Amino acid sequence: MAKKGQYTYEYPHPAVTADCVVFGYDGKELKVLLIRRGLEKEASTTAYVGEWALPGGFLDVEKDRTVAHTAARELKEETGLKLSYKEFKEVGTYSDIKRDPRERVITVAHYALVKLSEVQADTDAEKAEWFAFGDVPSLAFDHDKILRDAFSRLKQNIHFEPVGFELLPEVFTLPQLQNLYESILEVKFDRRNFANKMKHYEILSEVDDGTPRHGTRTPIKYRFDKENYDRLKRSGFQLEF
Amino acid sequence: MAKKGQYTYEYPHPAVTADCVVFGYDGKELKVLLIRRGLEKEASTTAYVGEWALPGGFLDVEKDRTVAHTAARELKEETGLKLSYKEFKEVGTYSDIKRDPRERVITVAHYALVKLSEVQADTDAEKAEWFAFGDVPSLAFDHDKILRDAFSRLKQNIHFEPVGFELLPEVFTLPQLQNLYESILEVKFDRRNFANKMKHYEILSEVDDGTPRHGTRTPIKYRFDKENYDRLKRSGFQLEF
DNA sequence: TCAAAAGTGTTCGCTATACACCCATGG
DNA sequence: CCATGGGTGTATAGCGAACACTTTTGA
Repeated sequence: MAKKGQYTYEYPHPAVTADCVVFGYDGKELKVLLIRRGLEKEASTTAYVGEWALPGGFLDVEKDRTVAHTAARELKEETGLKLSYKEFKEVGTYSDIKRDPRERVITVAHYALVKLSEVQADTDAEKAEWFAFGDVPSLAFDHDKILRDAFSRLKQNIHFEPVGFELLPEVFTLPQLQNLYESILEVKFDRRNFANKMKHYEILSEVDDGTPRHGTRTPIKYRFDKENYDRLKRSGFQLEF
Repeated sequence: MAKKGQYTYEYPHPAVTADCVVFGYDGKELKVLLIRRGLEKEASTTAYVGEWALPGGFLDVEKDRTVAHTAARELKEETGLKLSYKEFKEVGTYSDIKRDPRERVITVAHYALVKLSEVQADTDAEKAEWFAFGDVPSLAFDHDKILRDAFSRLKQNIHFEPVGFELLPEVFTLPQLQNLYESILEVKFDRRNFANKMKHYEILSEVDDGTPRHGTRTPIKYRFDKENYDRLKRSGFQLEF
């Protein structure tokens, strides 16, 4: 960040932050990454000390190319998770005049999807913790609302984006995929219809991992067929669920 | 706005603006309200002088409750159009480090829908002008991109919001409504299917304006049935087109 | 008088949904 | 051995899409 000092303007300026809602999935539940505020931060962060909050922080006016870059940088600093700025999807701007008790702060909220199994090791357990979406405690600032909004944005985007494939490991089973869709959309699907529809889209390819599968008790493993998916998407299709 | 003076911070702060894409409909084409930049503005507005741009301006850190309030205030000041902050729907945040040549400026773009017939008289023709969406000239800053994004947001939201009824006059005809949907979605519909679907939703009520209508050449006039629409929406429905 | 605009109803095909049985494993 | 989990196919109903003719007015 720019050096601490004196920065003067003719009119008052707000501070701008980027916040991140990082969703993961452990095969059973949707999870969110939270940090505990103010444990080892500079003096400027004195509000809501000790409370849980979304990772995020101030825009570096001189270095951050966009607020998505701010989100990526702060996420890395605060949780150890290293994501590209491209993985952040904007949720919205939160600008209420009283949302931060210290000074006027406007935040741009983003969400990102990660493969929990692949990143869990990277998250710095000292500072950050994964919470089941249903068990998230009350958060600092207006982060409760931001979290709710991010979730409903995710719920909408599931029709247009390969959400399932960004959250699941490379290789997954149909029941896992279905369970994920059910968690996000908060509904239940018929097993057979779900399988039929997925099959019909031709975006899954079976993975042969050697295990003979004479029974049906061990589910079939699949991999996401990105090529077919992209083709489908280019042709103006959307996943109907 | 706050008095001009000296406002000092420990870290650099960006300026924040709100921009407005105001859509109208004249019965034939989608229209957008633009202003010509810098004709009678204060010194700080010296970029892109004389070019066309979206209405918008700086957040008043001390007075604007949210950036939507900024949008409403600036729209009023720049074009004479008086809309409530609630009528602005957020499009997104534009924060590229080089998007404004003067200093770091982050803008939050919004769009709003107006009944052109009812507001055209309020727009200050000295400063602002309505352009057909297809004939919009090249705009200042990244406003070209903002305009495109606002349009595609509108295109998506048409499925969830009574877009047609916010853009048309109180009383309108089926062909007008269809034409509007076709303009926004950039497709053509079958006249009969469109009528059937609309009828089926039961959100139109016929308006009897006295004219006897023996022929079929003069279209039937309708009014939007907000009550039924709200009921439909509460029941988790969406308009499929 | 002819072209253009608007109203109206039916058929067909597809897709979403509902639904039952079998097999294998693990407790 | 039984409960649980997972794989598979079919039949039906409802909805979206295609489609033609008649009337009137204005040029």
